[in-house]
Amino acid sequence: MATVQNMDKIKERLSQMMSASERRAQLGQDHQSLEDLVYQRVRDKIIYHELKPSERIIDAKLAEEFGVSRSLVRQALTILEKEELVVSIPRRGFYVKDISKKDVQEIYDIRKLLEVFATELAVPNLPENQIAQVEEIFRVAREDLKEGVVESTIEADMRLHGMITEYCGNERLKKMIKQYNNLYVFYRIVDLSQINRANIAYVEHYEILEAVKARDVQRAKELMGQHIENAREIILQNFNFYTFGINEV
Amino acid sequence: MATVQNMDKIKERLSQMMSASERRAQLGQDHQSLEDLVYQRVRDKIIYHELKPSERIIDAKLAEEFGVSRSLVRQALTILEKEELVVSIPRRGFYVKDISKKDVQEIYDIRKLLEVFATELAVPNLPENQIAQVEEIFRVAREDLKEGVVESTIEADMRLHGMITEYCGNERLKKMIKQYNNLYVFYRIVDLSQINRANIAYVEHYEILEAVKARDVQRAKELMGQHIENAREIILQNFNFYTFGINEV
DNA sequence: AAATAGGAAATTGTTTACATTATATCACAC
DNA sequence: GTGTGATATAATGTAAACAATTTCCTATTT
Repeated sequence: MATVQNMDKIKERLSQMMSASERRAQLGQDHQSLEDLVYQRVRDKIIYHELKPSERIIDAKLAEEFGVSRSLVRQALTILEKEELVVSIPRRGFYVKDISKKDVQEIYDIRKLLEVFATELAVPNLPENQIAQVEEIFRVAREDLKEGVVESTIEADMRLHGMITEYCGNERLKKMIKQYNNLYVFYRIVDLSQINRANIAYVEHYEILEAVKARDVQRAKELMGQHIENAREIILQNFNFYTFGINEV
Repeated sequence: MATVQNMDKIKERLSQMMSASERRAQLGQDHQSLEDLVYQRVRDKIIYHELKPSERIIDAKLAEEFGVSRSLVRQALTILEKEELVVSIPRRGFYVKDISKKDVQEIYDIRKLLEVFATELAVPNLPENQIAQVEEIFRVAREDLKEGVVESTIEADMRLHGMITEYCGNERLKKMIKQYNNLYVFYRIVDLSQINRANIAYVEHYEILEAVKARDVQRAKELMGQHIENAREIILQNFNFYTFGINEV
């Protein structure tokens, strides 16, 4: 069978490119093309700051590291440029995008706009069982938080936002929000790893969940908007501390 | 000089690719890279329906037509896929995206969201002289419209939206709105060429301009939102008539 | 006549090569 | 030492080549 042969080749590539565990995780889903894989790896290098803001990206280096040709890396970089994680200066190469306060402002303004709208669209349509599932995760998170464990709060966060995005019913909006998530990760220098923020974020999210459960669209929107503004403020407040003096504004 | 040499090569390419008048227009601005030019040409072929919705796009064909290599065409297609004008089915090629009523809904919902927000941001910051300029264009348009000439109404439309976009102050929002403009063109099967619609659109735009001039943010937002909803309705009403039976929903 | 198999042609995904441009190195003058 | 220019090296932009897969056409079978 053609597909089997194909799968073997992809596996072979994969083993060059990633660790065994990552590989198994990836192979679970229906076949990722090589382009997608390369895109993801380059993107992750950027959003997790393995490639640092304003650092030059040399396609040939990444190509060698991944064991693929430059074309694939360049294609990934082209997409990442569209996603605002990379800038390309003609004849001088690609660079990881800089971090500035103005960017945080812009991104979070848009995030607020998009996610509040998604909330409006999603709240009337969320299935009860989905809400119940997320509630359960919040229950676990509350217990964990008492003992200073923040991981499940992070999960609760992601699941709540994810559920709203998933059920907003507008495919383009969905894609945009998901794309912006990469930017949040990139900019989230400060995050829930601080237990204080985790506690506050837990409460904020829980309130949103309650409004969602009550199908109170207006309240859910307000809370979501407020929550995103708060998140932005935290990042901005700690910006100078966490940034590496690369870029001010 | 290095740049001069470079320029000559680009010119040479350009003459292969486009008519003399187009070429001069393009060269006015600071040098467009070949990638950009190819991207623009492929994009225009799609949004002006020279390549029809759901038609297959064969990269080699376009490459030959433009006198460039497949790499450049594929790069352009990759970007256009991100912009939702093209879909790529692995191993089976690129296709011009289909047109459906649901897409019109989605796109115009997002357009409304983005442009209303841009209005909110821009109205307090628009320079008086910019407003005056656009007013002047509206004056001309009104006269022309009396004689059944719609071109300047179209220009007035574009200038008003363009001014608001330009002064919204959020660079990312700006890019998003501009990108969506391509989609509007692609979907604008019905447009201002009908004199009735032109008259209505003129009034709608003029009201927005008045609110902008009065710096009445709230009213400007409402009018803008309403105007975009109206535009969507016109398209949807005429959808079945103008569509080629490719795709329903 | 319809269905199916098989092979040729077309097309895609990816790599490799090449020309041009930018960057770094080093020698030499001041 | 510092600055300047020439040369070598590295990196980019683009094209061309190649392998694998799909599509299309024809011939054969039922």
